[in-house]
Amino acid sequence: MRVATWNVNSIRPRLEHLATFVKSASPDVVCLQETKVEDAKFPEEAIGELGYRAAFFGQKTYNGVAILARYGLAIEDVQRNLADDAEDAPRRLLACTIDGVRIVDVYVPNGQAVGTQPFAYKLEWLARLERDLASRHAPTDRVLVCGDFNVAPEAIDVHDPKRWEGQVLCTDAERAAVASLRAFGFVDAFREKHPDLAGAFTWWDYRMGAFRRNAGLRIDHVLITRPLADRCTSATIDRAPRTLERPSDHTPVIVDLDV
DNA sequence: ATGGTTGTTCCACAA
Repeated sequence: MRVATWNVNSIRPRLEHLATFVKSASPDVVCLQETKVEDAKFPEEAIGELGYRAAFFGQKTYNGVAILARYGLAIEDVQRNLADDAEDAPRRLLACTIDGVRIVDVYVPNGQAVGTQPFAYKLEWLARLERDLASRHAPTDRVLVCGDFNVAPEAIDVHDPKRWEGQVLCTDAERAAVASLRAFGFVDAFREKHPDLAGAFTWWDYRMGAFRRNAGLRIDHVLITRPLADRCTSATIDRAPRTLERPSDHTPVIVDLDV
């Protein structure tokens, strides 16, 4: 099973890029973040024409997540947001079971700047995510958590670690929250396959020619439990979508699981 | 130290 994750920065202006991507990468499952569309306006038909059915959980203007599954794969046991989220909480999590694998699609709060309310919310959200996962699953289950974590786990995941030191996306507190998820029983699929690979990023700011200079960060991740890590044959970053006209500022991460 | 860009919505704000 091939699973991809991609923060599309609005799904509606990105449908053409999504079509190009799925034709090229041929994923079985695609987890999308920042769809920025309410469910009534989700482009289900366009996605159907690409050969996928979709579960989606979105809102107007901000946030929103969706999971696409190739026709023939059933989407089962859909969960929307965290168990302790209020009804009107930002829509940032969608989970389902596909082919016996629990797929959890997350759009972690950005956090804005260290010391702000949004930053505290980000840390609290990550702690609640871990509690939610731990309450539902054991590390021995087949669980995949992917999405835009808005955290660069280590210095090697940052183009200029000195400049980013202590900045949001790179603080010790954010890194500790992600490390805590790993300690529970998740493996960073990309880093496990490429332990020393530097310059492998998933997001580049739109400004200052950041992509051209490869001035990026690796903040989009696929975390998998050990039973899946033992069956993971490949984990890659596909830079092609970021090279297209009017791209998302993120590019997809792709993993292959022998399940 | 500042500014640069994009998407959505409404004339700002989040990223």
